[in-house]
Amino acid sequence: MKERQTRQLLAVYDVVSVARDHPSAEEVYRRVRRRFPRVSLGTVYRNLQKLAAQRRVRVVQLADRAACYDGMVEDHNHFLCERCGAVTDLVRREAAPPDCRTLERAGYVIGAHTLTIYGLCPKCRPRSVGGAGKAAERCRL
Amino acid sequence: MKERQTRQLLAVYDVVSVARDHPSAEEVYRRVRRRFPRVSLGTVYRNLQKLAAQRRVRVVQLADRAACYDGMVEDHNHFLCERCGAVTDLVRREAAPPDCRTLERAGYVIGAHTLTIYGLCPKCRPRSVGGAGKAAERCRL
DNA sequence: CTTTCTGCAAACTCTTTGCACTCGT
DNA sequence: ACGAGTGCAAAGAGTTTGCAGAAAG
Repeated sequence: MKERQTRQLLAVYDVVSVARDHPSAEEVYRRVRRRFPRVSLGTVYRNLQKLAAQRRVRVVQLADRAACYDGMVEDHNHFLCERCGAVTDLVRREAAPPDCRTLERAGYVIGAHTLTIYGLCPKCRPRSVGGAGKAAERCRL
Repeated sequence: MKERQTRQLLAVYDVVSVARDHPSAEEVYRRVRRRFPRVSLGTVYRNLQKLAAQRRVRVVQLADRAACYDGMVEDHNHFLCERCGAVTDLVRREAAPPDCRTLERAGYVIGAHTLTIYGLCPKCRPRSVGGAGKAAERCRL
């Protein structure tokens, strides 16, 4: 039950937290292997999952591509370049809504965007006190 | 080169545009098969892709799960219940920033949220006039 | 020493694709 | 009749998992 500090876990964490380029699991594997040539991809996946569960790394799942990992654990958004595939961290300023103007001024061309909120729906919330009864399939936000 | 209106394409579109529950490709397949028992999963995938390219359906890619399809093509956000997995469309009111209060009032428990913007980074934009030169790896937004 | 973790390889899920045939146009 | 689209089945990418042995505490 107790978590062990294996070299592999430390190496995986190190690679992700140092990386600024949102590496995929495969890429993390490649980098970890530079230090531990005998590490296995399965171990890298297991450790990435463990770190994500502890919120020590962040999983970034973008349209159809493989998941990539981000050492930036603070709350922030992402910009995905549809040509080169680069992922840019968009650090949020306070609670201000994202301002596309700022991005455009920095040279980005803005296309679509997706916001997903995770949580519990009214049906699933712990004690449904005050819950609005029927869960709406669509909701004005 | 010309697009054909096959029964399968029409059926796939029909299933997705009528559905309010964000079905996965597998689920769309199941439903299309009720009308065309000989349809293949490959065809469903091909037609979903075609429809998505034409913006007649929307692909919703949520953390690790299989992609699901949304007949709602207007710009909107999503709420994913982490317990039951239900996806709720969050219809946006004008350009107003998403207001979590409204959701909470409706009985939702808000957890994390992810905003991803798609587009072109400064390096990849067509004619890099006025581009800020080096692309930032992180950006204040 | 005990228990968790690892390496390996096989399995699994989701999605794409090659091919011969079908069916819209 | 032409060629885009189909069904089928196999391949592919990404990720997970069972197991025997390694190593952290």
